[in-house]
Amino acid sequence: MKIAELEQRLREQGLKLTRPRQAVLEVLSRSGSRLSPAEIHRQGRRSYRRLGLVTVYRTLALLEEMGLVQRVHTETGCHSFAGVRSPEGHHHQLICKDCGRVEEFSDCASEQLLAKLQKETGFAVEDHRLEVIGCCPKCQ
Amino acid sequence: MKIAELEQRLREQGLKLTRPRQAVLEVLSRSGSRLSPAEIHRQGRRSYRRLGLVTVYRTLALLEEMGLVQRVHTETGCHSFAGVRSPEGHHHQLICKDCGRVEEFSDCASEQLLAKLQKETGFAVEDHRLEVIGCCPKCQ
DNA sequence: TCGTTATTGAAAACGATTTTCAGTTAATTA
DNA sequence: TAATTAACTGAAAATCGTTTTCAATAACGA
Repeated sequence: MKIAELEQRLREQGLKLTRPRQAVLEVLSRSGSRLSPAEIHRQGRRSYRRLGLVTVYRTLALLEEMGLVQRVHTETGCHSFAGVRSPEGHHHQLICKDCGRVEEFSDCASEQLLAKLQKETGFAVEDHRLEVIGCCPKCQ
Repeated sequence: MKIAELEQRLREQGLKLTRPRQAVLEVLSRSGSRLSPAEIHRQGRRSYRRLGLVTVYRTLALLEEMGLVQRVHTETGCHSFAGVRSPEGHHHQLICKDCGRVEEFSDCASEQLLAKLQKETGFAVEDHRLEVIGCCPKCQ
């Protein structure tokens, strides 16, 4: 997902495109891995030295709400984020347990499963999240 | 999963069956919902008034390691736990977004998907987590 | 019952996240 | 371009959940 496109989306919401936000967007769009807020802060300060950690948190919350960033849930917690590649539609994550690299995929072939679950349990199924954990080619 | 069975498992590990642990186990085995540590503490104090929050954390960590309790990852965070019904083998969760009720299911029909992902991305797939969010019959 | 050892709870420490607030900046208007 | 204004920002403080420390306690075997 390109910076220009992200900027466009901010404007559509009537939000300002500030230097701190650009810095966060840049880190997220450049990195293909999950990053903690602290790590995003550290990297973001390379392009905008005055960037505050507070603003990183605020920007992440904003981007998450806009669907441009996704939380990554690992065994130890869910305190990392990854930039979304294709903001439209349904997708899931394939995460490298060593380097944190995140790949997206959309075909989760779960239609049948969800229909079956719905039928058997009486739940009205609304959403689902699938995370696959593995080791990426470079880390193997 | 019954209290008696949980107690049995503790003994097998050479662990003591203390009143605080009994209280936590009781809460978890009685409730079919995801509960935060604070909520487990509150409920646990009904059967053992002196139960400390610290012990709840410690017991949860212990039970999680033993595979008797599972973390539930929600959009807002991953700070809730649910007792596991069938401790052996692979299973996933169906969670009610309103009351937090948790159902387990094991047939996630993902073999083909994982094989395909592995082939396409070169990742060595090791694990996966599937959470389905919906609305349970009572809450509908 | 006694002794050993794991376990406990309270308080303090800790780390991550959020709030507050006065100052700054991006976007708009003239 | 300069003035205006509301959104945005960073630093400090507050807050919240979780972990550590440590002296006291309780479970279990002898």
